[in-house]
Amino acid sequence: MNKVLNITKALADESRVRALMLLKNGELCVCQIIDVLELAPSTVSKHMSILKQADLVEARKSGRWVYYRLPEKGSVEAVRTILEWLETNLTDDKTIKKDIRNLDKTSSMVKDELCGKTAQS
Amino acid sequence: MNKVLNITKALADESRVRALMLLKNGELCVCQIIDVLELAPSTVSKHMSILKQADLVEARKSGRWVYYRLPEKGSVEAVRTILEWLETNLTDDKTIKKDIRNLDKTSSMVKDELCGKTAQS
DNA sequence: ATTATATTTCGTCATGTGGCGAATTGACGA
DNA sequence: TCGTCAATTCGCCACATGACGAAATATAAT
Repeated sequence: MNKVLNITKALADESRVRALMLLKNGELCVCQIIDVLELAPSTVSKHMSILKQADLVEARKSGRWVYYRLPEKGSVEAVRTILEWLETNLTDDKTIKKDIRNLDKTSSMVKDELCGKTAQS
Repeated sequence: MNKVLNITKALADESRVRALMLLKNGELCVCQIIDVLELAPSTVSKHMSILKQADLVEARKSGRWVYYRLPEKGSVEAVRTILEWLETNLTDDKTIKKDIRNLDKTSSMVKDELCGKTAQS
């Protein structure tokens, strides 16, 4: 039950759902998520930690940065199922589409201006 | 987005999840749900109304009683999917199993003692 | 008509949760 | 070593939410 409730509670917040959908096309560092959601770093960090507790994201630390990604194939089935459900029901969502656009925008910026120099790959 | 959040928020509460799972084997009147969850009638009523808002249950009024049930086939796909997900991940849950047992117990009681006389079917 | 019962609505209270800024931690770079 | 930067933790505040009892509503029974 706690497993299920961890997941549903994690998904019961718009910012966290937006963050999850941002990761659809690959990992992002926290600063990129902050940039799109337009929330304080501390707030986003808390959100990501809640998603991680629920196994809805995995984290990877590289130097000063922390990258979050959706769980790989082979992860918990319950999680994969619900992530697919989310994607199915949100791909056409206005907010989500805008977020993706904003993400593309910042990604195409010279990387130097995001998260300092020598950002990710 | 609101559609999705209505659902995830509705599922982000243990009492509501328990109520949903109680309905797995058919409709129940509110007093039966009250009996199993051991919460105040007003509290359960509120919970059921939240589930209804999210289209996770349907309601039928018959005389003094209101019966809630899971949505029929042909209902919103998003809802069916997530209900299946819930069932898959909760059938073995201790609390849920106990709830079902308690439900069977009260159901096998002489109906007269539950919700007054001439209860459902 | 009056009473009783099932459910909902309303008001209230305690707790939970999301938001922020300040301070802390950890890892570069000068 | 010192300063800088990404990220997290902490403390605080505003607001949302779940719980209850009392009152209202609706329907059946007496």
